[in-house]
Amino acid sequence: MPQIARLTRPSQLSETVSKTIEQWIADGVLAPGVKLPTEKTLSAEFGVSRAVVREAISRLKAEGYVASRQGAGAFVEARPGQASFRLADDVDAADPAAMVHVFELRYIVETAAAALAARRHSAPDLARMREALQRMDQAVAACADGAQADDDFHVAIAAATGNPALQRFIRFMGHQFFDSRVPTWSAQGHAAGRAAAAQAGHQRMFEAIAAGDAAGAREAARQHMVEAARRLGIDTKDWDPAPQAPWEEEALP
Amino acid sequence: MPQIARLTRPSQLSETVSKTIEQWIADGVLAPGVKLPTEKTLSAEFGVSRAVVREAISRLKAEGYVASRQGAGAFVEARPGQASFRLADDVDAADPAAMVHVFELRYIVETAAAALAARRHSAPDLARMREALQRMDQAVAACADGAQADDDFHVAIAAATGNPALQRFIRFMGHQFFDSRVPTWSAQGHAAGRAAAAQAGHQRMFEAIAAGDAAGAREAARQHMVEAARRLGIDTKDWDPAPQAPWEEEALP
DNA sequence: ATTGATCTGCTTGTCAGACAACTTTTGCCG
DNA sequence: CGGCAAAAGTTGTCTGACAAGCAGATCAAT
Repeated sequence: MPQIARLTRPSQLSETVSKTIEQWIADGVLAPGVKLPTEKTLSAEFGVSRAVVREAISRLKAEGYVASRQGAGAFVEARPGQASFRLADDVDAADPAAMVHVFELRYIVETAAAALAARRHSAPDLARMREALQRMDQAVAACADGAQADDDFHVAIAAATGNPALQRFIRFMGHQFFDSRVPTWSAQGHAAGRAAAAQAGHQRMFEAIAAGDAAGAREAARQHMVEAARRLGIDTKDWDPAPQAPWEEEALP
Repeated sequence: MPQIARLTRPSQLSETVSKTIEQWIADGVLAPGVKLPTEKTLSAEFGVSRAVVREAISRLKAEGYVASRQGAGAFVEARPGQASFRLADDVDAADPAAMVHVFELRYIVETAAAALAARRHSAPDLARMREALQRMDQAVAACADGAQADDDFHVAIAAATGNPALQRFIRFMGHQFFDSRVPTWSAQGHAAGRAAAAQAGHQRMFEAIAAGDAAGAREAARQHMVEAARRLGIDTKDWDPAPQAPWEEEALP
């Protein structure tokens, strides 16, 4: 049963408070290093209990906006909000334009990872990719769901770069688009040949990586990502102005 | 007075609880969609008050591990922990190897951003870059601190891509290395010519971007990042374009 | 018997007050 | 003036309570 998206945000008191304080910090009303008003003051000001204020501050602490010291107070961090990167706001909005931007970011790191994987892969890395490829082959043959294997394949490439930070970021970006892989591996996707087409792209990527061909791996990844973008209805010509002479390569007139 | 880094984590009760539950989720003890034990149960199990449990769960909610519904309970998210990306663990560790990985990720997005900026920049974007460049020029001439202008320059390039997600990510990555810009703009940095060298790199990037030369902008950014990496003692041999079969773009001269 | 509404227990959200642990300021005394 | 102890203030934790909302059980009606 499909989950109904809640249109109206439930009025969470603590969320209201934390968002307000977050705005204060963003607007510079509360500069880095400055001490926040006391919990008692805030609770009086917002007209809520101290528990709500504590919950709001707890959220701000988790997101790296503030830090609190017992007995002293809560202070704005030196680089507020820079402890973690989140694009939930972009994706949750379901704004097509925002999704284009996020997908472009994914495109950038995926293509770079393919090139690095071609240079640095080890035998076990290749084995992981091959195993994921085979599972997708089986899914294509059986018209089954290969979304998980698809995900695993991209993660295996990221792992082959030997860069855990890059690997974690690609995994992060991939999860943002996990739902978008459904149309590819659905019954309609199989019927329309989308699954087979995606698999062909994966095969090209794998061969280039296995051959140590960094440029080829990047190009194969680029094509694969462009196809995926088109399946999502993303207008790729805006970021791919030269279909014949690809992409970011040569200088424009 | 310099702040002493606290070596021993102060025993935060709520942090202990949240870390434990986070581990449960990571280990699969609590699978996605599963309902957490009730707050009353948890508080009894951990031997703490319900307020502490609520604070711990509040943190888990902020980090996207769980979501709670009033009257029903708290449930593990479908993709726990994938709401935000953080590499604080890597950087905080001050592990040189980890920093190499993070810097490589920054290298990937910065070079891509330079190429995109060359294609998409507007006049105001160029003005912002030019303004930051001038401030750095003044800093070089006066042997002053140009770290902020340096940061602003890179952010201006990111803004010129017209991709807010990419912009935010570059800003995020840049802040991770804000401290690393100190040796460039310190007195020793000026004396050793590091500030002037960095500024020359910025100038090359700006000219290529202003000319709409995507490949040139990418290459200038690559060189700039390689120099910065070398100053940090990072091995960049995999970043160099391959002599015969160049890295991504077209044949280099 | 199935369906529908209602009821009851349970869980989270919020409130209030209190004490403990700790920090900062104040004020006294040498 | 300097050092030290008391005091005031702040966050961390505990306790108890009630409101708001949910899920399953109960029960009535067709």
